[in-house]
Amino acid sequence: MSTRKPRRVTAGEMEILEVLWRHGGVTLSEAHRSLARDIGYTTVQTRLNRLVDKGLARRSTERPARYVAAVSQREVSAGQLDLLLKRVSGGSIVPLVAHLVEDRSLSLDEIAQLKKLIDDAEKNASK
Amino acid sequence: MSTRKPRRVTAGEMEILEVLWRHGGVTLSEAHRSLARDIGYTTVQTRLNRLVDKGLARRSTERPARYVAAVSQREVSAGQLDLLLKRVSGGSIVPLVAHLVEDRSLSLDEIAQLKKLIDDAEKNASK
DNA sequence: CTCATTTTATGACATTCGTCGTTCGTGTCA
DNA sequence: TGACACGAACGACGAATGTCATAAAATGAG
Repeated sequence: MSTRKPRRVTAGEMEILEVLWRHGGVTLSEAHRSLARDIGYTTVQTRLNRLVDKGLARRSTERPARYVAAVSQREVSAGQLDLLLKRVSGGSIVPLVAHLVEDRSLSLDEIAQLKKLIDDAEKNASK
Repeated sequence: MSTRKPRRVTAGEMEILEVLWRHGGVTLSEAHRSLARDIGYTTVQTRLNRLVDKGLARRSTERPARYVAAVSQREVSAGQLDLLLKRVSGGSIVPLVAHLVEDRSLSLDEIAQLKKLIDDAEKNASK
């Protein structure tokens, strides 16, 4: 596992990272095009560069340089989820799961998948 | 329900909001004391004021003014959870729950509670 | 090679955020 | 009443962010 603890990722950084995650490695112009939003070309450039400065992305040396995320979506999401978990319920997952399944209409298939998840977890439960 | 969409709450705002959530309404000096961290008195004042400016907190007119959160923890957390949900799995809760139960050792009691949650959800499942 | 087009590098400017110091108002109490 | 203490208002300043324009450099079409 990595020893580096990924800092809190801001909303703005996330916007760019999402593009990198969706399309493996993109050039600046591709990234700009992917950002549907009306935003300047050099703005994207600056933000991409800052992401690289912070170690959140890497730039290849090829000619039109390609940018790739240096942190995985999984990593970042897991970090956020942990924070959320700690905050809303002191680390207990039950209230969080409750929130997820409440007021949300699930399909029977989803229900089945959830049941399976719980069953699998049960096998590893601490006695 | 409220029609207002709560903006993305930053890490710094969260630090103060947590104090407001924990202790219903606090005065500036109480808030300052609650922040264990070594931080200036006026710094807390400024941050509280900015929170008020943004509509995330309200200040009473009493003499030592009391600050209360204008957004509930539930509201903010739900918003973050929704974002996370949208991002990691396009809105499907299954992968998120999977992440929550995986690599985490749950007690038998928690397992039981989770099962109950799923069973209840099943009753409202869309056929 | 030359020129138009695409990429990259710089520099800039406004806003927000984190951090305070200083000043001002207002009770309190000796 | 006058000095004090505490809360609030202001204003400041540096770092981070969001935005972009313009200049310089590299590439590809002829």
